[in-house]
Amino acid sequence: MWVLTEHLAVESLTDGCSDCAIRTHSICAALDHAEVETLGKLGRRRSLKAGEPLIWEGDESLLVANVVTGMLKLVSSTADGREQVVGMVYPTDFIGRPFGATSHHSVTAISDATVCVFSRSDFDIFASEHPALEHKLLERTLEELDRTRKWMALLSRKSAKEKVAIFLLDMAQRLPNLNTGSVREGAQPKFELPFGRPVIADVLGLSTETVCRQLTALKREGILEFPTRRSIRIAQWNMLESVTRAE
Amino acid sequence: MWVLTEHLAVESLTDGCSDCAIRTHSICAALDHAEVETLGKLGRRRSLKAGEPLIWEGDESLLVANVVTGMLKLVSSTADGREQVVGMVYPTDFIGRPFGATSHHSVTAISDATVCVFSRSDFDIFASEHPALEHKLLERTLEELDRTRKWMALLSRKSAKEKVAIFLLDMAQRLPNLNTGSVREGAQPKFELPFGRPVIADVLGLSTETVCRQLTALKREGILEFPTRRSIRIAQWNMLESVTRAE
DNA sequence: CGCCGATTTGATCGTGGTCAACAATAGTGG
DNA sequence: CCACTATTGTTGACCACGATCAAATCGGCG
Repeated sequence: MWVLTEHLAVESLTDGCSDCAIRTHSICAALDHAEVETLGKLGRRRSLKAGEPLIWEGDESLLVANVVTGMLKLVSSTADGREQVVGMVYPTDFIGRPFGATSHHSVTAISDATVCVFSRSDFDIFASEHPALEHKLLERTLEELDRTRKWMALLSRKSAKEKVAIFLLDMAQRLPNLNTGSVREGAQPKFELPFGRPVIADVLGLSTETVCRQLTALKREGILEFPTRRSIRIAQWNMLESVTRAE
Repeated sequence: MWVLTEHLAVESLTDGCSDCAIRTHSICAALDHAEVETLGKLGRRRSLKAGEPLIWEGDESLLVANVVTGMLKLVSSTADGREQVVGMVYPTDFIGRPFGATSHHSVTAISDATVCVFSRSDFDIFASEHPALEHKLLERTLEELDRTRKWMALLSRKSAKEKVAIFLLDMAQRLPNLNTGSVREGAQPKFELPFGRPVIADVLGLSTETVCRQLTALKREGILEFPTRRSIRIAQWNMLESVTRAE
């Protein structure tokens, strides 16, 4: 399993937050040194293996967290059991539902991951006393809402092929820089997927088979290459981008 | 056209906010009397006719607003022109994108509506000086994010029939109480739609024809009745609820 | 080399979109 | 009040996309 920024995987919070990899990219950036230390005392590091759940849908909202390394998915299930991934969580992202009674979706690791966990009530109180933190959280929540709405339009209006293309471009831009936060400069034409086809299907609201067919179609067209199962090389970036906007 | 809480449609902000219909249900509830008056001086009332746009997708984010009466839709378009409704806005809801450069979706009235508009920069500054307001806004944004994610699961996983059923139940619970905010007690079995089939289709990510077919199907099954085009009677509430969870 | 899970390919089917015709309603002016 | 028109809603025929089920193939690992 490919671990993102693995050199920090065993770091403990008792070491303090000042050398935290995401210190300046998470919501903690809103706090000064002393405040971060105070908040740090309320939290603890937790490691998750790929597939391990952190929060269950419908449970009382007991914890919130910052993602330090790895990726997680948010899943919402309809009343009759069908599920849909409603969000992907990257390092520096904030997880959980402050100020709320229950979690409306589950949170599960899709690669090995490390998170910095707080009890929700502790966090709520701390946040209320630190408007700058709440402001940062508000900004992030607004951004997340924008992203979620865009994704929603994608899910309901894009064809399978477009979805796959968009997913790959997204991944290619996000993955190489995961350890440094949300920076997305020049794209890497080759990258390793931290998970398999079923997860892609899950995220895009497609079946595994359909994802496969689209991937092989893109390979046949010379747009993609697969050196190994988990690695993807984007041979024709521009072509892939044009697939994005209808066929 | 059916105007929600029409008695306030011409109220002017120069009358002050103290008798505003949504004074205690919007984010303004976080403010005390003096603060509300200060904020009120920054805003102005604006009436919108059904179909009239308030904010264009991609535009610089210049204004934010509270919805006083009526309903609006948020629309996100994909790069190639296809559109999807990504949110419905009810009275007391907050519109717009504070602290952000651009609007990521358009906002358009789907019934006649009244909104209380602020310049985004004015609002940003005022909000920064009033943590209680920001806190309220954060709570609302978190709720909206939860709702949006639920809706996302619905859009990608539910069948046409289920979507229509869910939409009607939602409407039936929200509509009768629109003027009093988000209260949703006992459901009214009959109500008037403030818009036509095309808008329903739009919201559910379906074609008008499909919405029609599902509605007539539900009529044939004795679950619904249509006294007029715009009014809907839910003859079998329980039946409709069970349609909601697969067929 | 042989096994197991992940991926790929193939065949079939159902849902919902599209295009086209038709019906019903709401407006409009005589 | 009644044509007449424009708009909105309804129905039908057909088709494409993607789901599903089943089978084949690949790749990693003992």
